[in-house]
Amino acid sequence: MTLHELSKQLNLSVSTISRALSRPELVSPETREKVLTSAAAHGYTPNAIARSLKNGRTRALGIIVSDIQNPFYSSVVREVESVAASRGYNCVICNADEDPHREERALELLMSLQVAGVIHASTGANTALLQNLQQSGLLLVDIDRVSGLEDVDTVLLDNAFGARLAAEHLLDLGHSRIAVVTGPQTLTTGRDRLHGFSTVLAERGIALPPELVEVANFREAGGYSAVVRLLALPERPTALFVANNEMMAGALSALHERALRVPQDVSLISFDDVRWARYVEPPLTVVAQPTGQIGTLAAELLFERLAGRGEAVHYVLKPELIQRASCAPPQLLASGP
Amino acid sequence: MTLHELSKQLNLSVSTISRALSRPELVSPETREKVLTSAAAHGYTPNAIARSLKNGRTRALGIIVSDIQNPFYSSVVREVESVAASRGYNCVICNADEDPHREERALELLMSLQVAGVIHASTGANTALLQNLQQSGLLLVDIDRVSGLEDVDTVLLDNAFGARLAAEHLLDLGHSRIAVVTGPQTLTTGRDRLHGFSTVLAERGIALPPELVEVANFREAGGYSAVVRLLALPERPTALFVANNEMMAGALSALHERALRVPQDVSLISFDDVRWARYVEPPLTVVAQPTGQIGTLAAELLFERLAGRGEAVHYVLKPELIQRASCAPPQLLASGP
DNA sequence: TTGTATGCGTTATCAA
DNA sequence: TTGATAACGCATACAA
Repeated sequence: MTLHELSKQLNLSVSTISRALSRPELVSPETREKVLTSAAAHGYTPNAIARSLKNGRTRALGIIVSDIQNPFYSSVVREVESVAASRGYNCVICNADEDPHREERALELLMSLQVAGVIHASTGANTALLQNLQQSGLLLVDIDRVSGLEDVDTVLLDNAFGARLAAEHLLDLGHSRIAVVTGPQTLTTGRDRLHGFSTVLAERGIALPPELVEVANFREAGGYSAVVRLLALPERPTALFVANNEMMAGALSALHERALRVPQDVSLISFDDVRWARYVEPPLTVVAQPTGQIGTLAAELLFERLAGRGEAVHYVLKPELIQRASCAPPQLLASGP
Repeated sequence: MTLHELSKQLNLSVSTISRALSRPELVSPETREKVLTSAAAHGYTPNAIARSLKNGRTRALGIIVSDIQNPFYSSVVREVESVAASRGYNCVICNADEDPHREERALELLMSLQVAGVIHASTGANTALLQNLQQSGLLLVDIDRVSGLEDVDTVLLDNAFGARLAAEHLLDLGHSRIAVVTGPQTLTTGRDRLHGFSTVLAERGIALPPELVEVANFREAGGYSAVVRLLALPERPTALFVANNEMMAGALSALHERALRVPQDVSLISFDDVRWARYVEPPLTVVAQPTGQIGTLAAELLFERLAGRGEAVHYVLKPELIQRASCAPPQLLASGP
């Protein structure tokens, strides 16, 4: 059902129909009535494609998450949606699945859908493409990971600080043989969490030999294999720092399989206070991100830009340490196979 | 950058540019070369809005999930995306957040975006609206919950069978005072899981008094309050059947708060074998859905329809019981506050 | 091989 | 208050 068809049925011009629907006050009460009932009866839904071709904008926001299975992003999405809904905007979500190629396709899709803007967690997409899209008028807000773009609003975490929190906790407990499982070094989160961690170790004079550093992919399977390798080392680490919750799930698998006890055999600390972190055995000590805040700020930043703000705004949020039961002092006899 | 602008730069007509880009073989090698390099240089991205206004279709699928925080849906989404990607389709995801109103808006958005079809988990949206959209040519596949539409493909679970699995397991263990936390009775999943469960109890001559039935909303908070009420009963149930994983998370909270031991004080069984179910203490006995299959089948069904199949196809998948450690025989002295 | 003209469904501008 | 008409960017039938 189109405006045109409706106009024939009612013997009115398309413009009248269009007006009756979008700006009812500009049309006589009788016509308005007629049009509205007829439109409802025929189940007319305006073709937003045509509409946005006309005004070059949709009342929709895009969100690109790196991994839809990661509960961290689900929380962010919910907050973004709630801000968007309060302004009458819809959200469409795309999943990059930690694949820069998929991310690029999602970006292009959202661009072509003419969304008002996109909230974007990079997985490493080509910066040149991003720049092109930006120049073509796509409004972006980077969250969680920086994309390399200039002049975009960003809502990031102080990853180095979070890593410091984790490192100091482990060090204070007396660990000295500590392994880290981090994410891709192409991502700021992967880099900063590793670098922040190793900096603290260096400050305290604790070595972090290469065999104790695993660079995985921020996913469950990657975390699993990384921890399997770490546990097979001749001299097993007494503590593990895992750079996100997905890899932590994999770490838990590996530990269970080998019937290793936490924290008696290995202490465990990771990023992200996801829901299940407190229910697992033992409850996990984590570095928690303010996920709700990230989503809210990102959405508000986007709307401010839409409203005309010119200069970029950057937030860097502080994570906090939540101590539960997965970290304890090392047991001296526990090292070695 | 538009075709028109490009055409001025190159002194060629828009149609030539268009052809060079979309059907290069119809254009002379030199022009093709010129156009392609210039397009790349200017970062031209075709406006898919205009494109789909023209052909009335987008190479994109829509997915409406009831609750993006529910890992069950994340798994389904991933499978759908992988089938879609293999056919060169993108996916846009919308979150209804268990709110029929939000679902309706998502439906309209996807309709207006001219997606090729949508995979749809109902939260109870108005059937009349759905019918309208369907008549306007929107292709739908119902998953998980039936929407009430005729002539749509469906991929559902045999919920009654799953509930039976759970009930029989608890009954075989010797429980007779069993409580159930189910979802909205407007949803087939909420109804069938309750009904299937109570049927088995009736068959075995076990009473299910109204105070032992909590109808919640399939979300963590709802599950929490429901279990709080159940645990405050003068005669506490010895076992709990929880109809999905989100409410199970809430149930776990309530139990932890009251320092109740599982399964010694209360046995626990729920739907959905989410990832964390095996890591919590104790590992959860669950009724597992074949989530991967659901997504794959739904996507394939959609593509078959797109390819012209006329009649609707309906799948009903069988869940299975996964026994872990959260169910045990009731302890006789454990009842009463 | 290339260009011209038309239409997709809407909205905005201008007249009537 | 209403109607005719021209865009929006692209794709195609048709003409050159």
